Amino acid sequence: MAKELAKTYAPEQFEDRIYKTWMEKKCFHAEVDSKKKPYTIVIPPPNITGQLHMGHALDETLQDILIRWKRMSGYSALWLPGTDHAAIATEAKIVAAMREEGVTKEDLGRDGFMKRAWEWKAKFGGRIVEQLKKLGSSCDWDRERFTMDEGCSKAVKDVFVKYYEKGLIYRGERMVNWCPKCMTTLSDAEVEYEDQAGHFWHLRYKFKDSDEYLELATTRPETLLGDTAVAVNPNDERYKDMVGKMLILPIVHREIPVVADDYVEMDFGTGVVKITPAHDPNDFEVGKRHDLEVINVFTDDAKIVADYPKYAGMDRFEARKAIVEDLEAEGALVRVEDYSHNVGTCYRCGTTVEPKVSTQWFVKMAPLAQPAIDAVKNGDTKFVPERFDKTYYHWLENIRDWCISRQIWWGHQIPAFYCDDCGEMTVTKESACNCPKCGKPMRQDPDTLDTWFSSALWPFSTLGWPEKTKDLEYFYPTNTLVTGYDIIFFWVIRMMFSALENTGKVPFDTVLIHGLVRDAQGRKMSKSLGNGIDPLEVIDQYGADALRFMLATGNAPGNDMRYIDDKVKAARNFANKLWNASRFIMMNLADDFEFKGLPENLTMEDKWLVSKFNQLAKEVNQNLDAFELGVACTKLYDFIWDVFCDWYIELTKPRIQAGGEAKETAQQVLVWAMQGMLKLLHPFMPFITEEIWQTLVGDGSMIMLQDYPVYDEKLNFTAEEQDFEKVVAAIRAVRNTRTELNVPPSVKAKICIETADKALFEGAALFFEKLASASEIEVGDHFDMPDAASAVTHAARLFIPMEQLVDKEKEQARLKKEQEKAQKDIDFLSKKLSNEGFLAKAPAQLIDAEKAKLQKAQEKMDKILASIKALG
RNA sequence: GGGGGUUUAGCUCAGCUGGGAGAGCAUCUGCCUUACAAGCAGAGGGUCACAGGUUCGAGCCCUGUAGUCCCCACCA
Repeated sequence: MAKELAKTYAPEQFEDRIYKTWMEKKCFHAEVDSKKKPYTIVIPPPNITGQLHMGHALDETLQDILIRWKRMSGYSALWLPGTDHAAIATEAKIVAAMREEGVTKEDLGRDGFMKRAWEWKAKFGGRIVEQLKKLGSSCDWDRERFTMDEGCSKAVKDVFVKYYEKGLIYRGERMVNWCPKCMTTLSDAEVEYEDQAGHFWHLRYKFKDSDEYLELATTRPETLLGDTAVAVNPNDERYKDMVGKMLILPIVHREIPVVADDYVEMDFGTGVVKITPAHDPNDFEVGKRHDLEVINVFTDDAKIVADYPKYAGMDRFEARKAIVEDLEAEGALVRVEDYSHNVGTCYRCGTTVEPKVSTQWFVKMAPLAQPAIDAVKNGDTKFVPERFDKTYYHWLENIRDWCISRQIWWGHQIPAFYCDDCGEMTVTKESACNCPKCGKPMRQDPDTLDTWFSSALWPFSTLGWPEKTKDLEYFYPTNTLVTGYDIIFFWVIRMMFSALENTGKVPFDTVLIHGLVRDAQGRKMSKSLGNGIDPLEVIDQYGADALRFMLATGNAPGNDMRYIDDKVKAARNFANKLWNASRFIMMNLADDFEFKGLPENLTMEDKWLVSKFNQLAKEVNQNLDAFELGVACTKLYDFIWDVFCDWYIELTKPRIQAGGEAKETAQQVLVWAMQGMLKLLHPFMPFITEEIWQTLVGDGSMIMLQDYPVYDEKLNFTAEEQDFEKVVAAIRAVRNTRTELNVPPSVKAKICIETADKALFEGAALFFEKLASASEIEVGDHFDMPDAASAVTHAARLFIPMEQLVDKEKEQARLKKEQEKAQKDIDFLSKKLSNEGFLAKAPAQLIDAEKAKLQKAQEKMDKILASIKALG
């Protein structure tokens, strides 16, 4: 039966079907296999709240390329998938959904809420997973994990208890970042700073026993309610005498002292700072040094507390307005100045973060950070591109203790228990316990852990840790982590120190960093701008392969890229090209065609192709090895389109038309090359390559399980390849000449080839007829054809006698141009080769190559001059 | 205030360890050549931001300058 593919490339007709087949045949499943080397990637787990966006698409594409390549290269390749519970983000979504129904968290209670949250997870958590499948991701879905599943939760508890026992986790009262909207603490990494236009309010604080006052400025007048001092620099002559005196706080009319502290910069403003220990991290430190009272003026949702009846219940910004008005009324406001300053905002909801003093759980970072720094310094883990190690070091070297407790319910509840009776605290892996002192039941800490605490364990918790599983032993440490530079802080560093502390090994040997996918104008894709491109819509329109290829092509590691529709279109056109090339091959195959492998009796053009393919296989492997995925893409594109489709297929047409043994050999080579190209391309474009493979090979085999092509010395035909390049160059030259002389392809003409390589060109006669519009070919040592146009290469002069006489002037001019070009070449090369420094220091190989080039250039020049002379 | 990226054809971007500048799109000229007009054959277009330096040789390495983007940082 003749093999057939649909006439046009229509990915929507087979992508889903192929994915299903892969799943049914368990092609993605990896097993511990002592005969193979392991290769492991753990997916950066997308949030269960997530919708697939371009960032995911890029991330998954890169991972899938690597894992498919390694799988085909004989590794037991595991790509371990899963999702993240995304504590704050998910809880916010669930609460919002509940609000629609008029239900609050408090209505449901903790257990009721958790039940609902799990239901929500079951309903929506799978959506992102299904979307990953549309991309062709070859994850081992049998091993899909979730950061809150049993195993991961056990790992979290284990680590928490262990850290606590080692003194790496402690509970204490600190200044933390508080999001008044999410109503929880945030880690330093979760605060995003942005420049905001604000004001500088210049205020007067009067002295208690005089009419004198101190002037100071603040960006947050509402915190004045909590001021417990005013500070000046101890070396500031202006204020030396005032230290220790008492001021009257405006509005509140409380007495506060003037203190001296190095923190105050003399040169900035008036050199006087109001101190609000409860609401500013620096002031908190100053307060500690001077034993100042900490007066909290905000509720958890950032409204003024009841202690100030006039403002009670106002939110921060309302209160600011009201207080400024009252300050003015009281004569304490000097002036207002526009001022732009850095404001911390919640990375989830964008609300201005409120510094707040509270008792929280922290991870002590200093002892954990050092081994993580060392591991990259000594090369156990390396970043690609390397420059990101600077970011990594800088962050770890300046890291502060990590606040890990969150005041939300969706997450891993902190395994600490308190005895309300005697105040005892216990940290334990047990899910409930009685007080070791008084025996009463204990109450578990209501807080949950930062979502990144569990993601930090992802590379090993998903492989069974803390159990000593076979998987862990075989697949761990993992190999490549692929992620965007925007989450190095959140995730990569935390995996690094968590892995080193808990497993004694780095979690992965390489971190492949990619950039952001921006919109066509280079803006970040965002919901508020509404400029996001939905990968699923792109897949619908152009197919997943086109999207993947576009994302992988021309994207250098670590750099941002723009999403441009034309680029996807180009990738789709490439897929279409491949599709049609395979159709061409198949439509010529007889019903009983049997692929026997690469034939022995290869022609010169076959060897040319095979040799080039062999080189391609070598380079693609090298590029993948070096994580130069974009470069590999370009090479595949160029080979398939230019070398194979534009040249080789055209070269086989005469043989295919001729039939017989010539046709048979050509077909064997065509099929061999197509199979090779499909295999090389498969990691990048898995669907189309699988579809063509199954149609072309038709024995039920899967391309994704074939061996990846590698360089093979036996396929190296350098000499023949170079010889045939002479033919290719000659055909190009003829086409060029004809075009310049405005000869349409329909006008056929005889070509007389004057060359020393007579056998070569005689053997290539058919190609000139097919590809250079030749009516007939004559090869000889010399032709005297003053009336013919001539095309010149270094290896041949090709005369094209026309029906009508060639315009001699035009032809002269054309040849003159050629002569100038050739002369430039000769000048350049001979100058280089007469440079003693070059001859003395350049590698011999290069010198030989340059000599050969000069030789060729001179040969070409001789032929051009001969043609000019012949024209008269 | 530190740190980093980036600056290459009209546009979007590649360019591997330094050895005569590339692709896609766009433009121009011819072609429906029975795989593909989502195509074929050609063409034009770049002092690789600028100034120095190292080198026989620099888009690539070093120094500085400028534009642009990002990250980090407790100056109220």
